[in-house]
Amino acid sequence: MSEPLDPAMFDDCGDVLGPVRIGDKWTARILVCLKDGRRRFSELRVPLRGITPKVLTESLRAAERDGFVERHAYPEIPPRVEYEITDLGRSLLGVMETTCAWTAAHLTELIRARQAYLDRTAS
Amino acid sequence: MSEPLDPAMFDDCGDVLGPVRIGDKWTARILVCLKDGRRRFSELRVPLRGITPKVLTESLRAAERDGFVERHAYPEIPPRVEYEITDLGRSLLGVMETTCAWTAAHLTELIRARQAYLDRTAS
DNA sequence: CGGTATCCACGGGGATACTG
DNA sequence: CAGTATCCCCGTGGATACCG
Repeated sequence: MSEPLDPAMFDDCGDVLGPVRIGDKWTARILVCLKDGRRRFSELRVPLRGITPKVLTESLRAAERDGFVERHAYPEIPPRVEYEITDLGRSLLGVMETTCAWTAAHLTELIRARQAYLDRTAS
Repeated sequence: MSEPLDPAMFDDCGDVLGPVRIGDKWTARILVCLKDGRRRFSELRVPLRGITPKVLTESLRAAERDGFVERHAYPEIPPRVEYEITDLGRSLLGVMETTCAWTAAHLTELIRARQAYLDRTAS
């Protein structure tokens, strides 16, 4: 971690896998919703205000595929499905919260930078 | 940082600013290229294999706008422009390297998760 | 040298409606 | 309840050509 001088290191760490859907809109939010326990499909839709079932399914499938969540389906009627965060997912969530915390900690700097840029380019 | 229970925390930390272009394809790579000193436009194009001038300009402008890089233009002929990482940009780079390191550290887990998913869904 | 100008491809994501 | 099925929008980013 001390010699990462090649920008190619961000190519999914060497193109070993395809894209990992970490920086997308929903993965982080889903992991947050799961951090305190299992949640059902419909339960997830509440805090994830505005997400459509199609997009939620896509996001959950991708997270399941990469091992961030586990899907538990109970063949009842009506059907019941619960999603659970894995250790890997919890570990990833920690990294994501760090990034989020960075933004929060530097909000005023970001705002000032944007204003300064506007002032500079207003000419 | 211990009570981030609302997934809305990822909405750019509250929609105070517009999108901050942190998770895009080029910002991290650019900051890596600048970490050891100022670089000129054409110098950046070398390690950033394949980037077109248009996209490099867009990315640099966004990074400048958010205060991650500084642009130093010298009105000579032929023109010379140097880009320099700021303290804020260096701080962000640290976070990005952490995320990258996480992926590297969990590569085998990711690969195994994908294979397991394929095996499960092959039915 | 350090960009602009145009055009275009693609994938994430949203809206709406329907189903086992 | 837990999804599918369609259709569509838009932003990132790539290709190519041109300019002061």
